[in-house]
Amino acid sequence: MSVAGETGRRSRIRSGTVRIARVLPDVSGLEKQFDYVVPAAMDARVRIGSIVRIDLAGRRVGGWVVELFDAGIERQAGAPAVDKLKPIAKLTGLGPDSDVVELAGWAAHRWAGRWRSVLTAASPPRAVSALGIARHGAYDGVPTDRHAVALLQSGGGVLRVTPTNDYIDVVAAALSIGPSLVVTPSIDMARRLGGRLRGLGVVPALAGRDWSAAASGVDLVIGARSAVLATAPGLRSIVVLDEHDDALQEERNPTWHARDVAIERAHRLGIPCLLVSPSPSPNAIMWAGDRILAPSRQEERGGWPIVEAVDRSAEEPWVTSLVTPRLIAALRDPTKRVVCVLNTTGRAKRLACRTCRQLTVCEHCGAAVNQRSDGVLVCPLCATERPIVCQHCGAGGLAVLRPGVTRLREELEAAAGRPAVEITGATDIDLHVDPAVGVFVGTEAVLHRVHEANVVAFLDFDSELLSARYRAVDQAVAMVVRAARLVGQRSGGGRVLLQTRDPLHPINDALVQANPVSLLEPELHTRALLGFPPFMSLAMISGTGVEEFVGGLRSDGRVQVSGPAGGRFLIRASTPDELANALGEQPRPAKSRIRVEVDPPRI
DNA sequence: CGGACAAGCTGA
DNA sequence: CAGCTTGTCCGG
Repeated sequence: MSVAGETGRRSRIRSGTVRIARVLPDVSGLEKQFDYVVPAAMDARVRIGSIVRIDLAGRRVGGWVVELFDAGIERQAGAPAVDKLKPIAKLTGLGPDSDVVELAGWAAHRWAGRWRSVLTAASPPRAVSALGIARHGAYDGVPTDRHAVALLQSGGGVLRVTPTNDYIDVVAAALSIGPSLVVTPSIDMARRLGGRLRGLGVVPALAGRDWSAAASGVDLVIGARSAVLATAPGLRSIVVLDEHDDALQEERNPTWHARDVAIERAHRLGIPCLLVSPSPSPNAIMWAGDRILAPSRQEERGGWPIVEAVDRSAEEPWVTSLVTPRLIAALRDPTKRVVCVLNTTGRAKRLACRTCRQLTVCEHCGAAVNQRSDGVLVCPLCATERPIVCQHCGAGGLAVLRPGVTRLREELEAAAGRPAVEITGATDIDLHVDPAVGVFVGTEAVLHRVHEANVVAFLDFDSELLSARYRAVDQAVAMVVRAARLVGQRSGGGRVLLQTRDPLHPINDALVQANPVSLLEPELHTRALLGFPPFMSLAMISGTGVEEFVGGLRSDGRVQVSGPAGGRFLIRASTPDELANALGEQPRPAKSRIRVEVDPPRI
């Protein structure tokens, strides 16, 4: 069964033959493999996934061994004769095992990107020359999450939980059947969970940092999205926690999603995959079919904080203060820590000319224009579109006006009668929050920086509800799930305020009822109608030479093409495989620089 | 990617 | 036509 044993046997049978390694160089822009002779001295240690250094075109570069074979078998066309091959210059160390090398290749194809990018994520951060011995702990806790156990025993599926579930019992359930690979949206969460389980006697390894411990064998390999590519022997399950979270998708190309890689990997290994979330994605639901288990309505309600939709629709339209009487009441209570979120996701609400400082307004009705996600300026009142040019001086440079968090902070401080702290993306992450400070304000990032609160208030939740992004619903719910985690369950007084002009909006209603799953069915319906994932696979294509490339795809007939809109085409196919094959087989026109985004995180 | 080399352009 | 830029091809 062991790889070492098999290669040993093979080299004995064909003693005297030379082994050839096919190497993928770690050089950007070079998606080609080259053959090298494995020097006898390193023959026993070179295997698929090994990280080596090779001489290529006069320089020495790193790379991965992606195939190994004996000299004498037929090789790819154009390859030089065996006696012309150079030897591998150096064996740097261990790399991903052959299963992971293949899985990385699958992901690169599935998301129309480079094998190299995925292999980099699967490789140790520093050279690893040898593995240690496997370490397993004495943890033998009886799993208490019955739903998790049931799903793991029946081959995996979707586990719905409440947002205040700490996931200890879920991971313990997985560990009860053997070593597990657990993927979380953030390293921070992985570290905290790993630490708590170590306290219970589990031997954990943090994917990436503890690469060699994971590859040697431990109870639990845990980490952020690239953990799904960890080399880890003897896995009996793969668990994805907070499956709905966007951070599970790589933001650079290829934009592989850890959820989908986890599903594929578990399938290849024949082990259960468990997707866990308070608000599972449509993709997860469609994958699971009837393998979905959820808490009772009563349990679910109890696991959420109190969510209040604070009605702003009665405000005079010209009064746009985000500090409502309901919020003031919360701010005035000196025993409550209050976190205020001013969502500025999406494009700027207001723009001004960089040159003449005039506010950019609609030429028909004079309202301040919005910028749509495709960049075009649109009047929110009369829908007139205009180019990104100042109407006063003709300059093309427009500046986004500061969303006014600073003024808002002063306003909140005045209302609260105590200090308020502004937290921005640039705020030092190790910020030692003064325990005396009870009021925080910032963009969505504030939810990642502050870990405990009594009240979270979304000052302008409508900006989420009205967002045109196709995943707006998921993203709005994900933010409230995060907020729920900061404030805790309703029984402990946890409270979330959604300030809105539309308190009966289905999203607000679902959150107030602690029942986000009620949004799923209409969302699935919409996506089916619009041909969005998980019903269709999507790719967004742009760059120089797209027209010719897309023309080729059109005549290919396997995919649907729409666009261009803003220089970008949307390509649809009924399955990820069909999409990947069509994209992979379509030749790139000469001199083109085409950007392909499969499953684009935003459209 | 980065080097080699060929084809195309410029100026004396 | 040397000297330079730009484009294309190739690497084991």
